Amino acid sequence: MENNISMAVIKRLPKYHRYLRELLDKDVKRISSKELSEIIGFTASQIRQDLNNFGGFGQQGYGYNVEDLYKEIGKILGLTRNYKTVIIGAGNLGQALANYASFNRYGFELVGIFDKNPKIVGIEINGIEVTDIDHMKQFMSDNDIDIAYICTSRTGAQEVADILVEANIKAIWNFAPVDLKVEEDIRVENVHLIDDLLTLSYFLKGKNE
Amino acid sequence: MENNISMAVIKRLPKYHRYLRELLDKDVKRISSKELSEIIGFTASQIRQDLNNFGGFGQQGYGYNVEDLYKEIGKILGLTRNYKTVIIGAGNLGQALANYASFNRYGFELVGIFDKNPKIVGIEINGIEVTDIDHMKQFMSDNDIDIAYICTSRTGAQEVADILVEANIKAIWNFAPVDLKVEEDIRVENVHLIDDLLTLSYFLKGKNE
DNA sequence: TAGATTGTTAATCGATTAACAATC
DNA sequence: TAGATTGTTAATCGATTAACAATC
Repeated sequence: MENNISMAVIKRLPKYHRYLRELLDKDVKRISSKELSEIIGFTASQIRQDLNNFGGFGQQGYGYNVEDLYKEIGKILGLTRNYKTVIIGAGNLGQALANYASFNRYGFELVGIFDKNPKIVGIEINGIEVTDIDHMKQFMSDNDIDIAYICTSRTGAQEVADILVEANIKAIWNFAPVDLKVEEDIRVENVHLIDDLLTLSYFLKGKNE
Repeated sequence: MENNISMAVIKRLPKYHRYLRELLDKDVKRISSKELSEIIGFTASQIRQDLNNFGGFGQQGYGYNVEDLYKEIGKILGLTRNYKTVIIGAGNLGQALANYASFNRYGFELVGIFDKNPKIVGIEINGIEVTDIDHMKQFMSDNDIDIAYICTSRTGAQEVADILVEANIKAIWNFAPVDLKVEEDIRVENVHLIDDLLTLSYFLKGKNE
């Protein structure tokens, strides 16, 4: 079970999790794939297919128990434990991410922030002191870090990634507008903000300039 | 031409644009789909299919002229004109986006920032004064705004979206962890940061807890 | 039991890859 | 001209949707 799940399915899981959380908050006890379909926007068929990749969580004639399903999807997503994270690059975006409290709520615990700018090194963000990037590798070796958020400039990102790989990072969340070259077993999620804007302008370009 | 292009293709266009820019900066004059394939990671066949949705930009026996292709893709993406943007919610993330200089370089011009917090209203971010959100609707009517970046909390996002829709916004870039309900002809791009983290934890969950 | 809804197989749809004739 | 590489059609692959028997 849970081998060779397609990326399309995996990318839908957080959305299921979010909508089930909302149902739970509204005290909804049970939901059918048809009802869920209407609020989440996937077809009922797709919902049943998706869930059955991981097990038979429903019951014929009844549907799904909201609380059980919420917990199951939480487990599938790995929300049963904490993940240690660091931020590299404490510019505007790095600082914003450092202050995001909700990541903590999901078990993503920020334990380090690094920057190379002497004006930023030493300041405290959300209770964590910004450390000089020269100490990053040592820090990564001393602590078992799961995820690194790369918030550096485009030009610095690959160099940072190389150091992280050497220090056995498990996953990278990359906000720099560049595709990082890393070993295959390291998961990388990219947030290419400018790409999103270009997608919007693609659709807007015709409209009354 | 350029009707019914699939979303899969559109989402690859910014990446073509980025890699062609890099080639241009390296003074590469021509490139074949095979060579481009090796650096960008799509198959040569896919590259030719993608480009041919918009026209025959290549030449048999030669390949593609890098500068021409870069310009063509820029046109397709709508980078031939400026877009007026506003930010709603001047918290950490809103402020970070306001300071992103590179958006400007692509023609996305920030002209307004709104917030409801009296402690934030009045301060200046990147040369723009934060305005009370009560004045947003009027501002939107007075100015022809293309894109609104929603950086509010989850709970405030839909209300903001409703006002934007009334004020004839054309596109929304939504950073709140919620799916907005808006008219069909308004383009929405979502950046659900927590979803990305959950995707990473999905893959990490097995690894040495 | 009858009705509802799942789990799962089969059919369809769409996207990617392969192949090759056209042509620079 | 010969070689290279596109543009485009056909084949394959994968994901979504439909259908329905199983079963609560």
